[in-house]
Amino acid sequence: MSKLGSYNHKKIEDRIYKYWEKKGCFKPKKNKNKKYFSIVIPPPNVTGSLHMGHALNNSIQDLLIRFNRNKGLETLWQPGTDHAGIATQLVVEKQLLSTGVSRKDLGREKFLKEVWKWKNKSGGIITDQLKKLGTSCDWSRDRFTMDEGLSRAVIKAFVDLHAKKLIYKDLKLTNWDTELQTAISDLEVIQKETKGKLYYIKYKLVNINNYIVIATTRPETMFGDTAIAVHPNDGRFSELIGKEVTIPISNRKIKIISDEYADPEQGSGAVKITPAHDFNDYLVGKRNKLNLINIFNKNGTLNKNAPRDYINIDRLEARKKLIVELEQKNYLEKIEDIKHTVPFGDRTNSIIEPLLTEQWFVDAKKLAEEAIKQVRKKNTNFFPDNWKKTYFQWMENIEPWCISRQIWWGHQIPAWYTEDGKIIVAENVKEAKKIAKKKFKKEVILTQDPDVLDTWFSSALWPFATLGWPNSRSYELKRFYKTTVLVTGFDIIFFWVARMMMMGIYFMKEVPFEHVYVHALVRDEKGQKMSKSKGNVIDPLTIINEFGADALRFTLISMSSPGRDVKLSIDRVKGYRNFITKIWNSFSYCNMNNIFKTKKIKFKNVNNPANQWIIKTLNLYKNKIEKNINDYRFDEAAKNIYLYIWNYFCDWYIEFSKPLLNASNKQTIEETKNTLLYVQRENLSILHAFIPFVTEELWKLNNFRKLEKTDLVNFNFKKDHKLKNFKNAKDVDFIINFITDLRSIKAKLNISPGNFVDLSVKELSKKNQKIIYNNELIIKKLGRIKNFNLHGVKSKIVKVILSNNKISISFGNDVDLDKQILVLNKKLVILQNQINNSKNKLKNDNFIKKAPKNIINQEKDLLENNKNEYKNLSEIINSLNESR
RNA sequence: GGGAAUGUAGUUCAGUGGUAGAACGCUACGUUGACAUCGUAGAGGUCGCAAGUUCAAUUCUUGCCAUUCCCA
Repeated sequence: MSKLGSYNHKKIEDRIYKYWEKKGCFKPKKNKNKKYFSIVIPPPNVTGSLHMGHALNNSIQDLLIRFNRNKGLETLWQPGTDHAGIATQLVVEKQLLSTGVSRKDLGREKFLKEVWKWKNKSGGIITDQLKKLGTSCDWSRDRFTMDEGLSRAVIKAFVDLHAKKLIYKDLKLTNWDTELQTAISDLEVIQKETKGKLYYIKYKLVNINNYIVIATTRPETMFGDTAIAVHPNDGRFSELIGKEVTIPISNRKIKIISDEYADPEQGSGAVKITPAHDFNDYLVGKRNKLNLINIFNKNGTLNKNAPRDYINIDRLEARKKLIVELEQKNYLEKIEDIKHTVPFGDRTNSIIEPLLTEQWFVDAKKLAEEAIKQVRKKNTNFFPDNWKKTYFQWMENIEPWCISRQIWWGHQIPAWYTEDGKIIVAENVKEAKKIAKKKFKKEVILTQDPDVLDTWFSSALWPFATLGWPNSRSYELKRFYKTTVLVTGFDIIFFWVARMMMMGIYFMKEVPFEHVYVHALVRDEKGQKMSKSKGNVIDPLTIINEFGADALRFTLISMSSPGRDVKLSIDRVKGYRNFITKIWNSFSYCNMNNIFKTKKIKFKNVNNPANQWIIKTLNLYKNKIEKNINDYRFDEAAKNIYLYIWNYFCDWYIEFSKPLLNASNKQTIEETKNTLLYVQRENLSILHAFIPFVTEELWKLNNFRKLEKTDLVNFNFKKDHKLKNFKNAKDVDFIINFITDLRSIKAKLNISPGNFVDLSVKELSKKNQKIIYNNELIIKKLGRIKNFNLHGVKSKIVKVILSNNKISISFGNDVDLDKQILVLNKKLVILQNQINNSKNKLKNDNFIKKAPKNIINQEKDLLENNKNEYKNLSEIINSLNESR
């Protein structure tokens, strides 16, 4: 007989999470008969901290995991983090530099020790933050892309792919980050629109007293030029093809060639070709068998191939110096301001230079073939379906994937070199030596490739390596692969989805996921991307602290409509916090009425219409919500649960239950108590996946833990309570309409809502009268009605319409009849319009001939109803006029 | 340049070939032993613009305009 007190998330969330974790509630419960449900987490960056994108991503995953766990499936959510090669190395390097030590001072081995130290100390931050959100991952299986098992998988994958020639070493033009001094992949390069200059430079023709002008945005690369190209159809230059020019300053001679790459519309129409420093020029060079002259050192300074004055000067400095010199020597025709796209490194934000280096590549094109096929065959489906277009577009135009990085933190490439440069790929040095001995028939000195693999190479193995691969006997691998769904943002389709698909299919002969659910970006309430520089970042931890993890989760889930960005506003979070409070208070109400004292939920027949109705409504919404979740329509699921709990259960059923619990009939009281108990248990079980903390707490506080002998997190949904009949349930629809209309009319007549009125229902149909008398308690209480007849009533009486029925209602003298007449007249006009509309439609021969019958009947019914209402309304207006 | 998404109430968004929906906000009123983090009642829309298909278009098609994203 007590209230629960007010709800305070701060008091419960951490405590409950610890309880779940300690009890091992998130471990899969082995179950041979049933289907499984599995998700591998997109491993967050070990250097990362929780942002709204993570919060959304993981709220969705946890919703799916908890819902399916409650459904009784064997459920695994595999967690972990990735080692983020470049990012982590940068973090640790920076930390060391603050103490005056550089990476190179330390040497590779000691530096790596430092990185591990950092990882063990600070690498778990995001994991702890995910726990704050309530994520029910099986943390006992927590993995890291640099851990022993994954490292073994990475080596094995590399060796296998190399043996099949799907990994190879090649000298190629690659994206080079001069600050990090490593190659990076296409995806790590960000093309940014930038203000720049277009320099028009004169190249003197050899033996002819004239010059040709070329336009370039990177004049310093002219020291690496090996040709000038003009378009074969460009008449301005046709006479010059085959002639020679001299590169200014360096005075080297190059030829003018014809190639369609030169665009007559661009710049001067003639373009310098620097095959060693530009991807397009590289192709031109290949077509025309041009030399490659590399003019850069690895740190972006010019090398010995540049004129003496320019050697060891950074490329951007060299550009300035060169422009001055060109100007002085009259080689510069003009400079134009332009906007152009410039490649930047996503980690360092420094300008990326195409550089000719030897790197390891994955033959992505080959691996993509099957990955494309599998999606075409619908073995993996995207939600929303549209994202498969993005996937195809990428996969069909895929380039070789550069996987070697010239950094230290990562999986060192399992390749060894003999002193004369022969390559041996093997799982370890012992193996390599064995192979070498066999191959060269003698002991040789081997040195391991110093480079490490791209972090995404290990991430690509994540869906099966975390489950135990290469151990093919692993229970988890057999049970949970392919995983049910990958939940991810669209910006990651290329990074992971594509690469995991390629590797999963290659090594497991089966796609890594059945479904790929792609969610949107979280933006601020104005639709701006959240960024530190804009200062509009909303920190999920701040929100969790203020409103609770449950409120944040519900907000994110309810706003994740397909194909739309999530615009997060604090007001929404506040609204859903209120929703949680509402739920809490509904349990407080039940508690006060001793609902949870019962030892067992048992009731066979439910007779009262209100009780039947709420059970029917519950079943209806439970099914809707399950369908919504299966369809990945989390917004709809959230909307339905909100509607059902607040508008049906709280607003109507709890109000119905008040008079019922005070009924004189003991059976009604018992039945209502049981209904409340049953429905509240179901409510908690449906709500749990959305708002796990508050529901688990209520489960415990209200005795369900004892009643069901399980925690809510591991509770399995029961079958819907099927009543023999719901015959009386539909009476409640009439009751709701009746009460709503009565309240509305009272408001319009200016009768204080608190006033109990008398009204006469004798003009109602027999059927409706019966409903009213059967549910007298409820209707009188909620409608504030004294009597259903007007015998002996002395106050004035008017006729009004309630749910399309005429009734008479008594009122005091303070009623505003004029206002009511005005309102009703307005309605009359609307009705007349609708009537005319229907009449016109029904007069239209084409409509009668072509429209389906049910539509025609519907229209006829509408017309009938409207006519009827019009008649009633007119009568009532007359009656009001008379009463005036 | 290639591709994709989005335009519906003041705001954020659902939805549908046949009567336009929710939440928040707004206005008025507070009445019940769960709840003022609440309740009740209400106002608010040419469904971006134009054409086409159709008996019927907010919904389908095309074009345009606007906003945004991805790739080059």
